[in-house]
Amino acid sequence: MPAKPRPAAPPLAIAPKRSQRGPAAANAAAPAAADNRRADLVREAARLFREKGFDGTSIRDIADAVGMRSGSPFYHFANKHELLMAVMEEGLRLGLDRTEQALAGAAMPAAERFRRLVRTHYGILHDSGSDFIPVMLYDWRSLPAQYKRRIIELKDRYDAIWQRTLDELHAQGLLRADAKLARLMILGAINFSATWYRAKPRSASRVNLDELAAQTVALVLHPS
Amino acid sequence: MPAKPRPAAPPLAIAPKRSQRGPAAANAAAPAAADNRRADLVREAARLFREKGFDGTSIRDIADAVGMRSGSPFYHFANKHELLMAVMEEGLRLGLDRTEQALAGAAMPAAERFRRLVRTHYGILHDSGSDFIPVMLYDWRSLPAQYKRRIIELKDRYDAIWQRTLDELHAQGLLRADAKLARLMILGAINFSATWYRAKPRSASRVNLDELAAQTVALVLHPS
DNA sequence: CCTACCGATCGGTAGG
DNA sequence: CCTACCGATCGGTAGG
Repeated sequence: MPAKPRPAAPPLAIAPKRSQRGPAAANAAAPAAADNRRADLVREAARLFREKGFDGTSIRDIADAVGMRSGSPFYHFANKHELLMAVMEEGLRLGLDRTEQALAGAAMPAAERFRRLVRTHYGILHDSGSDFIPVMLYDWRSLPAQYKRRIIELKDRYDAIWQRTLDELHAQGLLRADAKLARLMILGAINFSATWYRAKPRSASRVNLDELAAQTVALVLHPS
Repeated sequence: MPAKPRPAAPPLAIAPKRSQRGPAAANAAAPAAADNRRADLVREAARLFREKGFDGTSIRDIADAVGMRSGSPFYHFANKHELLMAVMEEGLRLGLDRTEQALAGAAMPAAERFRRLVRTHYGILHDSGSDFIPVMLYDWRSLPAQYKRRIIELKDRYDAIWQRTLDELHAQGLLRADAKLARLMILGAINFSATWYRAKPRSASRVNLDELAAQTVALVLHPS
């Protein structure tokens, strides 16, 4: 899914709907208040979208969750789909940040970078408050095509980080499958844990994310 | 997700809504006509649910697709959720049949059984007309709890077939992860192809299902 | 399986 | 960000 960037895309946040007295104007002087309300909407939307799906969640549900009236979210977002995009965008930005941090510092063997990528991705899916990426995985088809382009740009950056490490592992003989397909399969294996993994352990034998990551590495990495 | 079987569940089909002159009565004499209409609904529902999601598809969409009026699907199904369950049930029954056939015949090494399980599962997801299981994967959360039990019974049977083979591979040292987690991860890797694999190749380099299955086996099976 | 319909809910808007 | 609202659509039903 190649990205076709639109001209002059805002660098960070989604452009808020321009009203007569939108939060955009207030941002310059007091960014905290308005941005917090917007962030509240994105966070609660993510939680509800993950739980009930994009089409199964109404704007009223989201407004209720943040203590607004039903029409008020449209002061921050032009429509429901832009709120969905904001959720996905937030997830990818947080994910990219966490992943870059996990790999920062001294150079390390590709196998160790891989271990960190796997562990970080599990965290992105399952740490508390991490509903953004699961929403992207579940509700991708609900995002209109013009919004997809923007998200794909970020997703391509994330995939590229993984691909570099997998290419190396393949060259070293530690990965016995085509490196591009390996990326799709390994990320698929991890992503699918969104459907079965529960952070709150219901039994003592429940595996934690460290163990889960170690098992994933053991599954696909062939000893040299 | 352990199954807690309800007593006296019907052996095969979902019980149709009992109306004054329901298709259930007609079935005894002329099963073909009524069953075909029901099967039409299930097939078109699967196609639309996969494309637009359960909540994104209206009963009117489905009725249109089979040439009925908007109220008529409720002659065959008590409500929209029972139609969703029928889609998932159909998928698991077809999947179980295909899988049992793929393993039938003379005994074979566990690695060969594994190869066939992987290849068959890709077919279940991507062969033409195979929309049932992807709907189960995507829209599981839309299924009410009381309907889930029924589907979980079938899903447990499918998982058990996989688990037997993976346990053997693990005992032989061909699988270097906990066998139960390996099942979740491997099926996850394959299932996730529902989000990126397209059967119609758009480029000559597009991999086919045989190659995809071979790459999956190569990724996780360690040479003895 | 169709006709005709219902109450509920939805995304979204005008005006302040 | 609230009030008050709109047209559209939804799942589902009564009666034949």
